[in-house]
Amino acid sequence: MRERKQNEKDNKPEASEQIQIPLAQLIKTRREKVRELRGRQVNPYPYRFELTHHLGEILADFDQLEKGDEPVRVAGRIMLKRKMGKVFFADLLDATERIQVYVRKDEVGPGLFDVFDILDLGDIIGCEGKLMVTKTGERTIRVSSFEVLTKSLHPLPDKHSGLTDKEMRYRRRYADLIVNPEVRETFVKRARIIQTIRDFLNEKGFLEVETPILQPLYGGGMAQPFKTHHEKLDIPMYLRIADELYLKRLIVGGYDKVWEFCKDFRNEGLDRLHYPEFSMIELYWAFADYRDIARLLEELLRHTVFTLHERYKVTYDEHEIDFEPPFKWVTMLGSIKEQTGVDFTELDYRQAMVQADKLGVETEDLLNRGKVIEAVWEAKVEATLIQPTFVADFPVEISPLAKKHREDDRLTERFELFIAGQEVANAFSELNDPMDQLERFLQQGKALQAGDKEAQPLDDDFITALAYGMPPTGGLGIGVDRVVMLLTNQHSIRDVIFFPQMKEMKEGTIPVSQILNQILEEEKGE
RNA sequence: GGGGGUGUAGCUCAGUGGUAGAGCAUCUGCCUUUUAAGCAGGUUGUCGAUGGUUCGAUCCCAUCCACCCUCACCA
Repeated sequence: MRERKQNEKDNKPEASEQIQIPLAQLIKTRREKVRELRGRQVNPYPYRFELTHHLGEILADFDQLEKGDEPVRVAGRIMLKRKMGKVFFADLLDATERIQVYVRKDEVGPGLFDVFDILDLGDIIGCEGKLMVTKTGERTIRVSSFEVLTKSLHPLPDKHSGLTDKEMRYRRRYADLIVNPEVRETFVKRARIIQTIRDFLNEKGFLEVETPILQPLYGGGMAQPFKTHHEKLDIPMYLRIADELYLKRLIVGGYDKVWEFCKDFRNEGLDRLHYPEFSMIELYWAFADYRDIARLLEELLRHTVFTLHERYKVTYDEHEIDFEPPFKWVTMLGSIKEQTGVDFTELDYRQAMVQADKLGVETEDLLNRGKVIEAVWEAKVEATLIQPTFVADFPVEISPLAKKHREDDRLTERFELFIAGQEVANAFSELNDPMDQLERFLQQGKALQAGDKEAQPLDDDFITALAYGMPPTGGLGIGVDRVVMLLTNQHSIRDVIFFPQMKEMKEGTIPVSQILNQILEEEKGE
């Protein structure tokens, strides 16, 4: 596979078959230690270890535990190691915290002491010992005995500067997590946010459900889908772009409050706010309208922010975002008028195009009045919305699943919530008139034919469901990744997703498995 | 897709038209309360890939690859 040029002038003629990079040497040295441990009857990969505390619990309750004089049993990864003759100091890192351990030859015995000497940064050990405080005041576990729990073969990033290369941090998130505590913290917060929302909705009587990810027909949003194929059924299938149409079927079925935590997929561009696989929370609430949904969403966010930060203000970028309800409520047309002085309310398609043009908005490919208004709004208003703001009453053409506005049938009862210039949620009074819904689908069909790749196909079964009768319903979709970004002060969606998709590694990188395989071959040859 | 940037040791980074350097890590010593421990000594590189220019390229040029930022479309 890898070709290697034979150079006649190479003064290391024997070396051509060998991987000569220093990483291979480092790994070989570590592998030798595995063999040495085994020689000393120490299993480098044992099965379990009984612990009494997380390191975080020890630090939180140190004084009490120190007085108690009971030994603690902890496990963690060696992050730092300092030898001082017949004594070691090492830093141990577990899922919660980092703490210093102190190993004395006269306490663990010469045999174990030598084992500790062999250990590398990155190795995982279990320790038993009592607590102490050093001269300089550092809280420390004085180790009476320890066990090797896992020998690490690959060296850790630099003990001080850590791992900063973004590419490596994404490709090897595990290494990022080991050395960057703030990354661990971000993902803990992500989990807490989702848990808080789940508890909140459960408390409010919403039923958590699961609907198909793999669908014969996509719908519920404006986006291009991922397309795949089911071999046995021999039919095309799509990864869902939204859950909407299935959740509404459940409302038809008689549930009155349902929600789903969903991964959705959209085959579109990637940037700091968009990622092809993203998380949403969708909920549907029968007998409610979009105003009710707005109040629910305010409460949900207020509660989530407070649970996480114990206050309602969150720092994001240079902004202080205030999540104390009520959030500002503006209409799309009203906010455009406020920002540009132009009132689009009574303008038809052609007039709107003219005005958009005057405002310097790119109007190519804008196929209808609604798209023009949306484009103007995005260009002129969106970025200005820093504090939580509901933007309401979207044009009907761009809202094919939302009910027409009770006071203006060119609009729909729909809002999106904007925070820090980013959309974080989208909600409607759901369209439940099957005739109207059918007409909207037909219009979307025309748009599809006219080249709008995001227009939605007709879903006959969904129309059928509506024909059975769906009660008046309010629906909501929350962009989970964006909420997490806002509440953790992260600026790229990749920083709140554990394993962002990457293309194949750059050329010239030797796979670790190849190095290990070479060692394996060598060991077999012995 | 357009524009800008980056790619050198396991990690963090310097650097040069004459085949490369620091700190950390690693290896060998010394050291029983250290703090990125210290001290002494040693090892370590397809300078992202492929072509071109050149007596000679890691450096200049071209193409490609990966990643980041940004603009356009979508959450």
